[in-house]
Amino acid sequence: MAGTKRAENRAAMTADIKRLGREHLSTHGAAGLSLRAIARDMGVVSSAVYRYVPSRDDLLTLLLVDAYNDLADTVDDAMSAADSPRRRIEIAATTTRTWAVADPARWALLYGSPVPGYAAPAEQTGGPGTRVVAALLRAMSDAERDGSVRDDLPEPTGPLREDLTAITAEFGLALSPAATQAGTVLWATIIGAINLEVFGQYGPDSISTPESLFANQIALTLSAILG
Amino acid sequence: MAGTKRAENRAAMTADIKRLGREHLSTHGAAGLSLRAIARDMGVVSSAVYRYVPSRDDLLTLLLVDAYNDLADTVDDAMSAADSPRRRIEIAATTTRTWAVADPARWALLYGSPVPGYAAPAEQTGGPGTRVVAALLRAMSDAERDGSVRDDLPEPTGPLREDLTAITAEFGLALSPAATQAGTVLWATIIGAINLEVFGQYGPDSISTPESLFANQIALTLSAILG
DNA sequence: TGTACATCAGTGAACGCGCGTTCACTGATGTAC
DNA sequence: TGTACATCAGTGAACGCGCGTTCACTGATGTAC
Repeated sequence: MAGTKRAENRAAMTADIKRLGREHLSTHGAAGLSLRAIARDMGVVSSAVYRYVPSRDDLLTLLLVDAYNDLADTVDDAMSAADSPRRRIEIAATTTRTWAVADPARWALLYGSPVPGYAAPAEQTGGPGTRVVAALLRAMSDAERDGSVRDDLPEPTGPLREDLTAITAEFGLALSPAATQAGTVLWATIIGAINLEVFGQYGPDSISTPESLFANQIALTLSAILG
Repeated sequence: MAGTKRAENRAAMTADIKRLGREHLSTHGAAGLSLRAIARDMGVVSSAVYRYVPSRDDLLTLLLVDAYNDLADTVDDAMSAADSPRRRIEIAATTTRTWAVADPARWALLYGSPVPGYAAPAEQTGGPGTRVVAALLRAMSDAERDGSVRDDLPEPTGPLREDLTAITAEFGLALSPAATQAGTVLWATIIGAINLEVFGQYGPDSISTPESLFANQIALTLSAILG
């Protein structure tokens, strides 16, 4: 079955479509992802692409899942080299930033404004989309186990406490609601700091060493969470 | 000059264009802002809009500046009612969130992914675009003056320290580099937490009381900054 | 190994849609005398 | 107050572009006997 010319060709074409899709994403953004443009770049008539991809939105979903997994793989890899929970959290943060800076449009696809008229199908997007935050919460769980989480964290109450408990349960983690909440602060700071940088909110030439600002920002937030 | 039928009509038309532009922004996003669609909604032929707006991108810029000012006005108003710097910071945060939740697409225009193919002209966008963060840094400056900023903040060093000093100078504020840096953390957390919420990253029905999560997130971050 | 048939890849034309922007024109509104 | 001229608003047609998607078709590749 595999190994035939057809199978080889099919694999090569599919790979080309994904590669060009990624490139178009980087240069024109998600809203500008166009099957016709991809066909043009492949030197093939536009309808030919439909042999490999059912529709434009399916390709977008494919690239979205791809990006989520690529980021998560990169982060997981980098984290595995660290020993302490604190170090793993720091590495998760900086690795995420590096990945985002390397390809802002791809980052925007994951954590920027939603693409108008496109709703990511939760069945395909759900798992990969939560891998990084799951890794972060796992590190928080480790930190809590070895006693390095501060004991004066603000306590969530009422329905929020239940929601946070449900989230940790969904991830299969042992983690107090307060620490889970602290994890979301960490996550929000990471996302916010990266977005400000890669979406150009700092203005041109304002911050010359953004990686050191980012490191300090994470350090400051961690000082409120780890003891 | 003013008061003539023409002037009245002109003002009404311009206002209609802006209003419909805002609506289209909310429903179709910035990339979907279309002069033809606006003309259609006004019951007028598409070319007629060009009597009032030079081009699509100019309208986008107009709406952008409008949104920045609207947000800043709202935040300034709310802040003025508070006495302590801490309280003013909290109010700046929650007011910003409320504004964003009320109109996610407009928020996305300000702090989401950049619109592909559109670069905001800095001359028009610069001032209004920094009003909220300026208000935040002003509150930090007040906090530092009255001694409520912690003295164990991480110190920025090297070129980063100079960059931060330049920023406070640009805003005409008296603020230490460490406190300025802390201000950026606050800002990043606010942006990140809001983006996670309004861009749908929490998933559906995951957080039932997002406003209390947000308040706790800000409280946690503030605990690292104010003593 | 050769042939007959089935499958698949890619073509080219078409449908129907949307967009920004320009331009010559008609008719209404304003202004100067 | 009335008239002659200038200004402006809105029309309708057009240019040139891009998009997603469908469909009948040709020619190449694979498979079963």
